[in-house]
Amino acid sequence: MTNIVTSSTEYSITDLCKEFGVTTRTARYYEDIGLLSPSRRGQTRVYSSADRTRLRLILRGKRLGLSLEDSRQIIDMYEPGKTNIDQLNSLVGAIRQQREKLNQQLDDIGNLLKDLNKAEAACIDALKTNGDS
Amino acid sequence: MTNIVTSSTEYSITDLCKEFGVTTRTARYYEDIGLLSPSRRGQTRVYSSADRTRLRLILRGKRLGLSLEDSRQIIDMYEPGKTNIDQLNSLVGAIRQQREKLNQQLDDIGNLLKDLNKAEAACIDALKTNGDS
DNA sequence: ACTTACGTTGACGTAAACGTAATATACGCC
DNA sequence: GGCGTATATTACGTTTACGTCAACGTAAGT
Repeated sequence: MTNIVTSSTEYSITDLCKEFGVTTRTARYYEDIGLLSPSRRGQTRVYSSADRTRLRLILRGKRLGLSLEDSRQIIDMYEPGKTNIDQLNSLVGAIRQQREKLNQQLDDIGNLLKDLNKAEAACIDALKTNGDS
Repeated sequence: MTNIVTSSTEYSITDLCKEFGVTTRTARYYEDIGLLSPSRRGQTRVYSSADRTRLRLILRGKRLGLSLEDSRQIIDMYEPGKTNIDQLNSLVGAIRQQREKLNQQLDDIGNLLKDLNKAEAACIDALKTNGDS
């Protein structure tokens, strides 16, 4: 359970994982590949609210079908940090690419929703027709 | 090259794959798992416009991050075929689930786009500031 | 007949993203 | 002070979605 002593902006691995519906293995794996880097109290991982945000962004990326590497890049976009001008320029390019992909997704989703509407209507129609037999 | 004799609604495997930017291995794999089932002229695969549509739908699903199994189910929704009432009802349920997922994706995309806009603005700002040095 | 291009079927390999033990350590509690 | 629960590390296993040969057939052009 959530520790009483520690600040409320700290999370144990199980609490954090439960909140987002992932296993601890997942959180540790993300740490292995450098997507998360919680601090430690002794051996034990301590997640900050920043870590929590990163995990939230990663999972949002997953819902959109992004790979973990894609998510890493996008998250890195939020923290330009020690970037020189070249890096910033390529970053702007990457951002625009991502935006194009997302617009494609918007289009795809629109079409898929249309298809689903049609399919549902056909189903309901079939149900009505067969319901009289 | 496209055969002159055969109807224009038939495609060779390479033509079809080139059109969608996938390898022939991919098309054969989709056939292995039953996602495509082109007819044959002798040994050679002959793809109809229906096959082409299925491939298009599969790839659209991929862009949305769906697994091939997800796509299979969605495509099956379009052809209720020999469905009994129970199947139709569960189908309507599945359709509504998919719709919820898509709405979640729409939300995610909106937020991600917002984030990207912010990130881009920050970049451009940094570029301006550093440009004067 | 020779080459070139496209097609076929295996069959093994691979990268990503975890799952699943096995084992060990530490903490809180009755 | 034993017991349960959480946490850690290590390491092999698994699934998905193909990649990548290898070995061969076939049809067209020269």
